[in-house]
Amino acid sequence: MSKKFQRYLVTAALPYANGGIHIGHLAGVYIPADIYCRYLRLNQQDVLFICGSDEHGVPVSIRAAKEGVSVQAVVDKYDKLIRESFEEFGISFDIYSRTSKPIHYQTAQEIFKTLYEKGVFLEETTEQYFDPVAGKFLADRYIVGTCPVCGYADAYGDQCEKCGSSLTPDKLINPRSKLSDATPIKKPTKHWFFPLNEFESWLKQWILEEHKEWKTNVYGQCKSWLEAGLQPRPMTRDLDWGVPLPIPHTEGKVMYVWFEAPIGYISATKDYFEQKYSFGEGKNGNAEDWKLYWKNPTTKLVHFIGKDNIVFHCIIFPAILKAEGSYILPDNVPANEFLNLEDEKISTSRNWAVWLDEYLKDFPQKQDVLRYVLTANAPETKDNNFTWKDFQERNNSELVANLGNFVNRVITLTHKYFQGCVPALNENFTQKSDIDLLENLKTFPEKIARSIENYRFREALGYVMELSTLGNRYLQENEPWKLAKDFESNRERIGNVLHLALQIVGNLAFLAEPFLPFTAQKLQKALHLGKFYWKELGSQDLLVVGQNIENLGLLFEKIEDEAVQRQLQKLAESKKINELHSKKPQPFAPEIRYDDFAKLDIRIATILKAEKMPKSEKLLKLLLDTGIDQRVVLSGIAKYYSPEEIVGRQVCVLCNLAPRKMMGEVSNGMILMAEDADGSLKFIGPSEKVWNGAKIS
RNA sequence: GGCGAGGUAGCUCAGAUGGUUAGAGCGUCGGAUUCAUAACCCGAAGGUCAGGGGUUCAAUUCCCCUCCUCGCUACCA
Repeated sequence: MSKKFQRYLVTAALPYANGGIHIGHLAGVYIPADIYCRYLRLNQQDVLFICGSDEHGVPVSIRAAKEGVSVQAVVDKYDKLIRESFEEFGISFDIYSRTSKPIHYQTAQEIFKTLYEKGVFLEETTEQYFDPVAGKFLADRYIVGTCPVCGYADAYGDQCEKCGSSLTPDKLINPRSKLSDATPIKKPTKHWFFPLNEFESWLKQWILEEHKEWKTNVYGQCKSWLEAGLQPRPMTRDLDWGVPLPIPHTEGKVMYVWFEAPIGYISATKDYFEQKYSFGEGKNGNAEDWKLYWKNPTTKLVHFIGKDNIVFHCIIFPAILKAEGSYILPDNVPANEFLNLEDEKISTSRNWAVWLDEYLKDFPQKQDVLRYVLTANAPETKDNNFTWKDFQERNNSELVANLGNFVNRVITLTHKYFQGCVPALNENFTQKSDIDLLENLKTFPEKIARSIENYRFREALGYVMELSTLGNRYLQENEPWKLAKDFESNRERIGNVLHLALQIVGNLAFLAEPFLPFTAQKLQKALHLGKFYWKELGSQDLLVVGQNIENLGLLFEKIEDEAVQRQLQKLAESKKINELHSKKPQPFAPEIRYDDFAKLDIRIATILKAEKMPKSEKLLKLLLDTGIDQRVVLSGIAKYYSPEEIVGRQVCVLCNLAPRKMMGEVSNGMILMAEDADGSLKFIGPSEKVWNGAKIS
C-alpha cells in the first residue's frame, strides 16, 4: 500500500462509440481522472493518461444497420464527436486512441494468442442461433421477437426495451433474425472460455486481503462476486465486427468486447509512444517504452470507471493479465456511483441527459463551470443528483461571489492604488493577521494533495474554495480601501495587504489548476507567473514585486434564470417526446394465417386459488379451473394484483403452451393480460360470466 | 428473493475504531461594510443522524429486524 511508485499510468473508461458524452460520464470518470492527472503532473510525477474509443460490440452494428451506413462510418462519427468534445472540455489525455486501430488488433491478438498457447482457454462447442439465410450466427441482440412478458413485437433476444425484462432468445415468441427475417435455427459452434473460476482464490487474496483500501462500493461489489463463485466466461463471439481470433480456421469469430476493450488501454499506450517517436522525439527513447508503464511493478496503474464497470476492471481484466503473466495489475480502481439528472436516471435512449457537445455550444467558454459543479457534487460515495438550479446557484454563489469576486477585488485594488504593479512587502508593517494568513496558506497544498491522492476530489475542491474565502476574509479584516482614505501615511500597510492578497491569488492560480484549468491558465497569464510545481506552492513569493498585473476582467459571470429555463425547457421537450412515444401503441406484427391463430388454444378459466410464489418478486401461483382440468399456472403479475383480490375471477388462458419450469414450479399455460400505457397489466376476461372451458376464437 | 451500496439540517453532501454542545457549502433570517459581479465579512435559526428492538455506564456510530432508494442477480410462457 505504501509502496513507492516511480510513474503513474492512469486510464479512463473507454467511451463506447455509439453516442456522445454526457454529464454522468464526466462526473463519474473523466473529470476525476483529469483532476488526478493534472495534479500529478503539477507534482512533477511521470504520468501517462490514457483513453480511446471502444468501437466494437453489437450495438454499433445495430445502429449502423438502422442508419443504413457502414459500421466504420458509425464509429468514425461518434469517435470524432467524443474526441472533439473532450478536447474542448480540457480533458488532458496524453492519447485518445481507438480500438479499431491496427495496433489494437495486434495487441489484443498477441495477448489472446499467448493465453491460447499457454492452454488457458477452455474450448467448448455449444448450440447457438444461426441465420440460415444470411449464413451467420446471431448475437442475442440480433434476434427479435415478441416479448413473452409484455407482448411487444420487437423485443431483443437479451432484453425487451419496452418492459425492461431481461430475456434469452429462447424466450421470445416467434423469434426472427434482424438480418433477414428468417427464423433462426440452432447450430453448433466452438467458443473459447476464460476459466475465471481458476483465478478465484488468487483474486480473493489480491482484492479482499491486499486491497482493503479500495472504495467501499468497489470492494463490496468484488466481494459479492467472489463469494458467489466465478464461472468460466466465453471470450469469443460469432460476429464479423470485432477483433478476429489469431487462430487458424476461425473465420467469422471475433473476441468478446470485454476481452479486448480493456486491452485498448495497452494498445493506446503503444500508440502514444509510436506517435511520439514518429514525430522525432524518439532519439533517446525506443518504441518499447510502453513496457515501462505496463510491465514494471514500479508503475502505479489506476483505472477510473463508473460503477457499472467494476467487475470487468477488478475481476475479469486483472485475471486475464494475471494469466498472461507479464503485466502489472491496477493499484486502485476508484469507481464512482451514478449521477441523476433532475431526480431521474440519466438515459441515452430516452435522451434524458446533458450532452457535453450541446453544453459546450450552449455555454461557450464555461468549461470550468461544469467541471466545478460536477466535481463539487460528484457521486463519490453514492448516487447524486444534478439540477440546473444547483448549477446556477453554485456558479453564482461560489464561483462568481467567492472565487471570481476575490480575484477581481484584489486586481482592482492593485490597479487603483499601485497602477497594477505588485507592491513590495514591508517587514515593518507586518501584522498578526498577515502571519496567520501565511501560516494558513502553507497548509493548503498538502491538504489538497492528500485529498486528491485519496480520490476525494470534492473535498480537495472544497479546500481550494476555502482558500479563496480566507482571502476574502483577509481583505475584509484589513480594509485597505479604508486605509486609502489617508493613502500616503498608510501606503506601506496597504501595499502589504495587497501584496499578500496577490500571493494568495497566485497560489490559487496553481492550486485550482487540476480542477479549473481554463481559469488557472487565465490567472497565470494575467499575473505573469512562471511555471511552479506543487511543492513550491504555499509560498508567499510566487509573484515578483513590481510586476505588472493585467486586469483580466471577470473570471466568471452570473448565470441568469433564462439560461436555466432554456435548459429545463430542453429537458421538458425530451420528456414530452418520450411520453408520446411510450403512449403510441406498438405497430402490428407481421401478417399470419388463420392456421397460425388456430394453433392457439385459448380458454376461459376461473381462478380457484392464488398465492405469492416464495422468493419471487413477480410471480403469482394460480390454480385454475379450465372446465377440463385444474391446473397450476404461474404468472408475472404480483406487482399489479394481490392474491386475495383475484380469486374467483374469470380469465383467458393459453392452454396448449408447453409447460415451463420457473422458480422450481411448473407452469401449465399462460394467462393473457392487456398492458396499459404505463406498463401495468390488466386481466382480460369475458364481459359476462361464461362456462369454464369456453373456447376463444 | 439473494448480494452490494446508501437512507445524517430546507437542498447537496461530510463524519464518528461508541463518550461532553453531530459538521461543511448553499439557501433562510439578522448585523456590519462598500474595494468588489447587491458581491464580501460577522452572527443566528434549522437535525429524536429512516423506524423498531438489543448489547453497553453510554449508540446516530456495534448487533438484529422492518421500511425506502440505487446497482448487480434470479423469476415475468
